[in-house]
Amino acid sequence: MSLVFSLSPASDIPIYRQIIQHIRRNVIQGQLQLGEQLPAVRVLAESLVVNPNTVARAYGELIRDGLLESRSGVGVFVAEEMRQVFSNAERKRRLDHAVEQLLHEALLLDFPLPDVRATLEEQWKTLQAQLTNRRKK
Amino acid sequence: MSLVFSLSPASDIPIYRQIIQHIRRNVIQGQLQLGEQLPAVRVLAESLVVNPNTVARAYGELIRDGLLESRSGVGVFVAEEMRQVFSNAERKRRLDHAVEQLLHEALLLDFPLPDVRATLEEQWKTLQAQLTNRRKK
DNA sequence: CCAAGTGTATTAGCTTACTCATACGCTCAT
DNA sequence: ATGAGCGTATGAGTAAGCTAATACACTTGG
Repeated sequence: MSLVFSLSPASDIPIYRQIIQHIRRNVIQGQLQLGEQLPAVRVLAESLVVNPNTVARAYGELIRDGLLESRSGVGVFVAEEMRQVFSNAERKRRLDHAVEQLLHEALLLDFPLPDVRATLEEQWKTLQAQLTNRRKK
Repeated sequence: MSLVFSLSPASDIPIYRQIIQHIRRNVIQGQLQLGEQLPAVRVLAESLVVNPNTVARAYGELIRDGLLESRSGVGVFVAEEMRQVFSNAERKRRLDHAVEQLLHEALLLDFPLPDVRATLEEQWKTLQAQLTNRRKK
């Protein structure tokens, strides 16, 4: 069971959202393989010392996003293929929004465009490296 | 008074946050000049049919971010120079986080990197165009 | 100096969001 | 077919967030 992390009770981010964030990252970085089963809601709940329902809520949201899949009575798994949840128009709209968010933050922080570009490329390389590393193992 | 907009009551985004968003955009796009005075809290509040306190809250947050400045008893103005609100480490941390957000969203939506790059460059060009247009007038 | 303008602070009501307790329904190995 | 595992649904209590009402404090022009 490769999903291990802990929560920050001090953080003002809700528990279920912290869980979502961790799972997202684990899948994207390849620590959770495609098709791999996630811990049962009660198991992860006990490990995190929260109510099973809170974990279920996190799972549910990720299922709606298409990142996870639920086989009722069996368990929750990382989706094999990213199923098409959003229309193409919606996808583009979301990408635009995300980019706009980044640009506004960058402008607010007074970062020039090259810095943004550089950070983007750098993080992308890091992600790719992590993924290929995982595959080699 | 070049700050004119309306709210979306249907939206689940809180009013004060919508106001923040609009002001940010207006400043970034140059519709609000640096140093320009914003509408008094009561004036904007009446125009938006909300409580003055709600507007004040939006102003307050933008002041804490360094985008606006308040001269007590006089009014609220767009900051002349972006004062250094965050340490350099904090600035970098925030930029990293914003970029990570974008990349995760892009991966979730199954967009390849070139698409992200293209959208970034395109939006940047749009912003620049708006700014230079404003200056010419 | 004072009145009309401005931002600010405090408090309260209400809604939403979050978390939990509990009970239910499904699947599969035995 | 039955029990141990799993995800799911419902309701309730608590905390947090949002908006508003009201009163206070500062600046400036007359």
